[in-house]
Order: sequence, then structure tokens, then C-alpha cells
Amino acid sequence: MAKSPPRGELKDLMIAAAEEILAAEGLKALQARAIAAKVGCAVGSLYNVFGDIDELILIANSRTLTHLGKLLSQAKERTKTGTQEEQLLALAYGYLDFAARHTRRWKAVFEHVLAEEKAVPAWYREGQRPLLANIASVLPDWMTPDGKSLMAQTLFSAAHGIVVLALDRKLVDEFDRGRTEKQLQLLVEGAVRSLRA
Amino acid sequence: MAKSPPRGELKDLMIAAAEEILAAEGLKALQARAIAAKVGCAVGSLYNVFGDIDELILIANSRTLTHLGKLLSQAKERTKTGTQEEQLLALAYGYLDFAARHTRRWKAVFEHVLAEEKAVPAWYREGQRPLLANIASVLPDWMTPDGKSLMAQTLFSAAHGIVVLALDRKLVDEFDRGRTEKQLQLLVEGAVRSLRA
DNA sequence: GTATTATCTTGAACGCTGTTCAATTATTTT
DNA sequence: AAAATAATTGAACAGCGTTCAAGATAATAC
Repeated sequence: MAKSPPRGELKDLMIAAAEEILAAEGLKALQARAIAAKVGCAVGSLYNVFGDIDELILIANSRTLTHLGKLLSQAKERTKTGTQEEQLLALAYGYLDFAARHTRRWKAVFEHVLAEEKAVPAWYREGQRPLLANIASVLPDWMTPDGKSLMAQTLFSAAHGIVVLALDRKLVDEFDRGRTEKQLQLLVEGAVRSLRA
Repeated sequence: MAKSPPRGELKDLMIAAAEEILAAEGLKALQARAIAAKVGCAVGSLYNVFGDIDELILIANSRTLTHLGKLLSQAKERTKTGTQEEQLLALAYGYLDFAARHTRRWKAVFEHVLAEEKAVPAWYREGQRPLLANIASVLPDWMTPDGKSLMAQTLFSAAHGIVVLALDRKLVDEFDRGRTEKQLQLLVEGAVRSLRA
């Protein structure tokens, strides 16, 4: 085992190691001993820093969502002058692109399930508010805040479902990006038509 | 431990035990020793019947999907004389209803992830074809088979995403059925408008 | 009815997991 | 330099899926 890492930065090192493992091998490989081996410390040290493995996973997943949020924000910025449909489509494609590029990290966010009795921490849910805000900010001004919120959640959820089932290959034989893009187009098309009415 | 079960029916007993455990305690509780205890046999017997635990889980999940398919089929039948929007909405509500009623069994279907190298068996994917067929059969006749297929997959995926994220409470504080129904309504509304154009 | 063969069943044991905690080492304070 | 505090360690524990030699049971042969 390598030399001890500099003091006080164990937490950051562990989070970085967790992200590397997630990206390279997926959620199942994100194990206590794997983290310890990667940062060069004892397994027990993990529990001096985090309450349990779930806490570390939640932090890593939260970072993934933050990363995704930034990319979506950029996609929105890039289409600032476009039509509403173009903006919504850019967000949807951005989501698909992220999921396809960082599949393992992105899957980990939804694969990880807390025990039923454990509640999702508030700070975690808070972290994904920007995702919905991105969508809501594209919706027309005549809508009420509640209406925007409902619509944003609907669009996000629907797009997520399309991307999830496409990448999981449970419904289809293999992931077909072009086909998935068509599906997102269908979704956005319908939404825009509804908004105009 | 109780007396040995009648011979030759071990497989069925184990599947039944698996479904009971899924319904009562969720996927995480579906463990080799739990099954053995419930049917009153040794742990090893499980591996005389199934190759591994994944196989049993896939079978149990497949049954859940079959059950869901039947309910959706009934929902479609019940609205046979209604408008297209009514039919699609009945299917969507039926899906939500099933997920809300049989949450743990339904969640197990999507929580369970095979190791990356393991392929989803063909018979498993085959089992969910009826789900999509239900939707496709409601779509207008002027659409091509490919168009129907794409649209059906899109609607199913989108509705699934809406239901999943609502019941997982990752996006929102608590599950609000009325709100979720409104979201499904928005989705179907948009789809129908697109179909008319 | 007995001997032989084939099949099914068993549960201890293996390697893996997350987690704990007394003992050790390192750091800070006096 | 000594005492007090804090951080780190890794063997040990219970639980997981899985294996497999041994034993129990059923089927077949004579």
C-alpha cells in the first residue's frame, strides 16, 4: 500500500476515487475496499469520513447531477435565440448526450436505491432543482409558476423515461441513438403543440 | 424447518415464495436463504432449479409484467368505444394504478440490474412485447407499423418516466397521485394533438 | 425382493460484502 | 518533554451468493 495521503483531504480523495470507479466500472464496483485501495488507506477510514457507503454514493451521484445541470444550462444558453421547440429539444438532446457519454455515472444515479426506511436527504433533492428550473425557464410567460413546475417535471420525467428505457435495452435489443432522438422529438413536438393551444 | 415439500414442484414453490417476498419486502429481501427458508429446503436446492438468483428474479419480474399486461389489456377493452385520448389515458392511468398498488413488485422490475456482461434473455424481452402492442393497437390506422411502434415505445417510456420519478420521490418530497395523473394527462394530450396534425 | 444405478437434496464451507472497534500512530496542547 | 487529544488502522463479525462432496431418495434391472 502506498504512502499516506496528505492529511485533511481524505474526504475529497475518496469522492474523487468514487467518481473514477463509477465512471470505469459502475455502481456495483463502488465498494468500501475499492475506495480504500484507491486512496491508499484502511477500510475503516471510510467510516471516519462518511456514515456509511450510501452517503458517499449520494455525494458522487449528486456531483453527477450537478455536472449534468451545467451542461443543460449551456445547451439552453446556446439556443437562447431559438424557438421554444428548439430550446426544449436542445435540453432533451443534451440529456441524452450526457447519458450516452457518461452512461455508468448517469445510471448509478438511478440504480442506487436507499433502504425503504431511509429517507433521501434534503440536500440531495435540493441539488436537482436546477435541472427542473432549466426547463421551467424555457416555458412561456403566461403560465403560472405551478403550471410551469408541473410541466417542467413532466417533460423531464418523460424524457428521462425515454432515455432510460433506451439505454437499459430492456425494451429493445440494442441502443439506437437516432431512434431515441426521434422519440425525444415526438415528445417535445407534442408538448409544444399543447402549450400553443 | 417444516417437512419437505412435495417433489417436483420445487420450482413453482420457489417462484411463489419469490413473489411473496417481493411484494412484502422488496427486491433487496429476495435472497437465496430467504427463499429456502420459505419453501423449507436447503439453500443449495435453489441452484438445482435455477442457474443463479438472477434467473429467479427475472422469472418473478416477468410474471409481474405479465400481470401488468393483463390489467392494461382490460383497461383498453373497457374503453374500446371511447375516443383515442380516452383510451390512451386509460392505459396511462392503468399503469400508474398498477405501480401504486404493487409498488414493490413493480419497482423490482426496474431496480434489478444484471451485470454488464450478462445479456437480458430473449424470452424476457419477448414477454413485454404485449405491453407495447396494447398501446400500438390504439394508434390511428394511417400510421405505418414502424411509426406506431416508435410512438408506442415513446408513450410507454414517457409514462414510465413520469410514474417512476413520482414514486421514487427523488424529484419530489412525496408521492402525489393527483399530480401524477395530471402529468400523464399532459403527456397524452400532447401526443394526441401531434397525432391529429 | 434385492441390487444397482441414477437422481435429487443437503448444509458446511468459500470468498465476497459493509461495518465495527480496540489498539496503534500521529498531532496538538500544556 | 510530557500529557492529552485526534486520526488511522486492520483484524474480526455477520450476512451475502455460490459450490460441491456426501447422504438420502427414487428408478431401474435382474
